[in-house]
Amino acid sequence: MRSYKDIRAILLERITSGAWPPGERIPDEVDLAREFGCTRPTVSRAMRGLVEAGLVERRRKAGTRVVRRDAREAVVAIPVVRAEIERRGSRYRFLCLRRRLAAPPAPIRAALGLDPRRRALHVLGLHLADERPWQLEDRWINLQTVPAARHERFDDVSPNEWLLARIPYSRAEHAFSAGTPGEEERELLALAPDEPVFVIERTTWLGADAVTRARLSHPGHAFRLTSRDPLALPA
Amino acid sequence: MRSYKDIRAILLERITSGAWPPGERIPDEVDLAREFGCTRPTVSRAMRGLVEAGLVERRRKAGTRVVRRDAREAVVAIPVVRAEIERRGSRYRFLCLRRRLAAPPAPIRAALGLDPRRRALHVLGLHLADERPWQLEDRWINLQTVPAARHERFDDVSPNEWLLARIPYSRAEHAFSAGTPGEEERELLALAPDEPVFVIERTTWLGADAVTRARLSHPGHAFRLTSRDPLALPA
DNA sequence: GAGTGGTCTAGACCACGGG
DNA sequence: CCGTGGTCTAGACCACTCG
Repeated sequence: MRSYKDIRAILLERITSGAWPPGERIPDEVDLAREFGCTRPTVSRAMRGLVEAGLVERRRKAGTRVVRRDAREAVVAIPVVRAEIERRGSRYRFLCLRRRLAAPPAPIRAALGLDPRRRALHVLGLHLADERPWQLEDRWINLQTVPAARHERFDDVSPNEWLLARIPYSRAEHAFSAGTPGEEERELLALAPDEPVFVIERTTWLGADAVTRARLSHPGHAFRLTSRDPLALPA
Repeated sequence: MRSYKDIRAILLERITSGAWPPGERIPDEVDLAREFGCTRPTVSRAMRGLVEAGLVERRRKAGTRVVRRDAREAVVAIPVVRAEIERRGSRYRFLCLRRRLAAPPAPIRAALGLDPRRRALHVLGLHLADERPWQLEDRWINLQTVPAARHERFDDVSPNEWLLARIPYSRAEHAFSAGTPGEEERELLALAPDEPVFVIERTTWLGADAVTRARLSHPGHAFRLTSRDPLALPA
């Protein structure tokens, strides 16, 4: 039997080998189904994986073409701090440094879609691995979306975990950058004199409502994000 | 008609709303097919998207469960340098600074899977946007995998683009970090005194053979990678 | 208009793996 | 063992969109 995975593997090989170079139109589903001795939906299914991997583009009537790749994609997994620290065999602790209600600065307000004078919950905390600073979390929480946060102290549980438990499936946008730490940040993270920080900025949405905006910074030495390639198709 | 997308949207809503909390077992395909008035393969297709998005886990006999999420995933698109610069309306230029055959340092050698004394092609080049430094590219190319590179000068075309044109569908691994620039790097990128660099390290494979290892560094201010959320399902 | 992909059905067999 | 998901078929209708 030729399964859709077999077919997909064959098609993939024809693309990666250069037999079907970028820009090339490839045979239509009916022809491929005949070639592989299967029905058209099976070919279609094989194709779907290649579309998702960004290898081919399909349009009705115009057929299927091998994509000319102009960007690489990488899938980055951003672990929950506690899990990452414990996975490394270190002891995790969260230290809440500040917690207040305040009107957020303009960029945050815009990101959270708040009214001008509306207040939000600001939490500053430090994630420690074996009592050494690992991540500084600077977060604003939209109380219109998550009113329950108003009564939460975040002494033991970081807002990160608290929100994850409460709103597990929110949508998020991320940005990664390298930054020069501020005065306080350098102290809190115990940074070496010229050491930069690796910054993850995350805005989280529940449906159309912004939940929270966080700035997560790590000491630059000894922190990196690694990625898997989306070209890896499921076995 | 209830299409698989409608069904997927309904299932997604039940998960994000908390109606089916993390860990919960959800009805099996036969029941859902009955509920939605469609056949089982259609439910199966709807489910597939949720599996790919990482929202549910399925096992035969054990059924389908809502996943307890312990990591966030982000999909980062890493644009080709030239395309990114031109998209911003700037003029692109590549400047080849060094090109030599040499035995790579141990970490590179390991990443490329080379024999101890085997030489590789080392290229150092600068990508300019309107004559301002944008990215420094420090690359080793495995000549066993890409012998044609031996005769390429890389005066006009960056190795990045040259490789992309020649080997469009390689698999890649990435790492992102914040770094302190070296002496030469600071000069070449025209960095401010305390400015860090944002570093992308990429290793590329063609089948089982390593193609190249690149270190791409950007001035820390004014460079960030942004991501889309894989939770966004295709329309 | 007509070619190509997108999707659904009804039914079937298979494969995995929990109980 | 046997429930559950995984996949395939044969056929059909539909929806885009290119020419």
